[in-house]
Amino acid sequence: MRKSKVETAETRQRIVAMASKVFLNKGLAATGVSDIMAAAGLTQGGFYRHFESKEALIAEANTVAIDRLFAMFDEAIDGKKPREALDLIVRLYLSQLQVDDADYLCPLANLGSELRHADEQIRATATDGHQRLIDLIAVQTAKLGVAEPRNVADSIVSTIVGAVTLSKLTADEGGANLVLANAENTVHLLLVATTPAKRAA
Amino acid sequence: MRKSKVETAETRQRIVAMASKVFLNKGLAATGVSDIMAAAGLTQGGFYRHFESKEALIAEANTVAIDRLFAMFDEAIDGKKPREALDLIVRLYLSQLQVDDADYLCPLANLGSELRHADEQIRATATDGHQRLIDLIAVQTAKLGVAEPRNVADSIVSTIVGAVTLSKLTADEGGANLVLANAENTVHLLLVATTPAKRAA
DNA sequence: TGTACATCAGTGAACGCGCGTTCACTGATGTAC
DNA sequence: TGTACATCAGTGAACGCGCGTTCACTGATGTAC
Repeated sequence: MRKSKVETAETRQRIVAMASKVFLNKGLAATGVSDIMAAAGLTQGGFYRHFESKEALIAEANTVAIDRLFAMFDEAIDGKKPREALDLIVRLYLSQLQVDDADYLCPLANLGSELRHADEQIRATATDGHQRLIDLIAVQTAKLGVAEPRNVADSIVSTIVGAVTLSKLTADEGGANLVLANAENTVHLLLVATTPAKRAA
Repeated sequence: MRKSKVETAETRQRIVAMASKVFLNKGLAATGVSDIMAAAGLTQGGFYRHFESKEALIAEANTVAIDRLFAMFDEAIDGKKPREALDLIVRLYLSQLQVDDADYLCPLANLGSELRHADEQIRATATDGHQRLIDLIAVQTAKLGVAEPRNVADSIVSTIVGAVTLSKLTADEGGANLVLANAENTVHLLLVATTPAKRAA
């Protein structure tokens, strides 16, 4: 039953892709190795041909999920002016409230407290994602001429991650739109309050 | 070895008190029934004389943790003017970043993603805590004459819960003060932006 | 290019450990008379 | 008030289940000659 190198690489990629979806939806502890292998159309025994441990897969799945998220952001804001780019980032990030499909779920908001107690390697992927999110936003706030662009970016990140975390927890269908609107408004107010006199581009 | 009714009630209370600390620090899945019983000076076998299941204890421990948090808030803001009360709430909430002792840890920020996948009863304690936090803050924003006081309160909650969640995740000692300062500043800006012309009391 | 052997992806069963839960037992408390 | 019995908090061992990991095996791929 040995597979070709190409097939093996594809299988590995498929496992990581499935894992990054299932973990984000069901949580780390609640998702078993056999769940992921089954989702990838394999049996659990083969898992260890590809990964050293479940933890190693979690780290990789997180990295993939974060990369996917930023690829989407980069594509969406390409060529946009800073103010519009910021609106897009915030709206896209908050849109994971309403989506069942796990394509663009953020590990920070969906696995926050589980990542906190995970091992060093996994935690590193999370803090890396956090920094990248701040960086992404700080680039835009800096372009806007905001005073302390990085601090404002940090605040925006706290707000949107908190909004998604809380909204997923409540599972209140109707409230999602309100949370989204409130967070958008908060970011708007923050930018207006910190942008110098000339209007934002 | 039967104990008196008073002793039994005290024991039960002690177990819940220990549980609400250990769960908040170590996480729900990582904390075993035997851990909690040991922390209370008992053996695991006696657990089921007091609680129907681990899940039932988690729900109770959450309730206790939330009540404790609000008792602290209520005492701190007693007699204060709205603006000062808001500053106190935000500062006290964010102070759990720096504290090891679990006396005032908030389940929303410390167990967020774990609560999300818990059973109905446990989730209910979390959404209840979320609402109470919004209410607490909305009372003050309303007194300030803020437009849409509840929406502003909702945004403030998202910001401070997100800030604590992310900061615990990063475990970056030095960053805690910065996160705290940023979140405080955000709340300040939000209030200034939404408070009518006359200066806040 | 063809052949013989080594490699190894994937299978399915089994292992081992931890953890939630149960259970027989003890002996002090509570209660009925 | 005292006595006899029922109750039940707490113990410590055992159960049972799930899950991460290992293992013997298969057969197709890769490689050495």
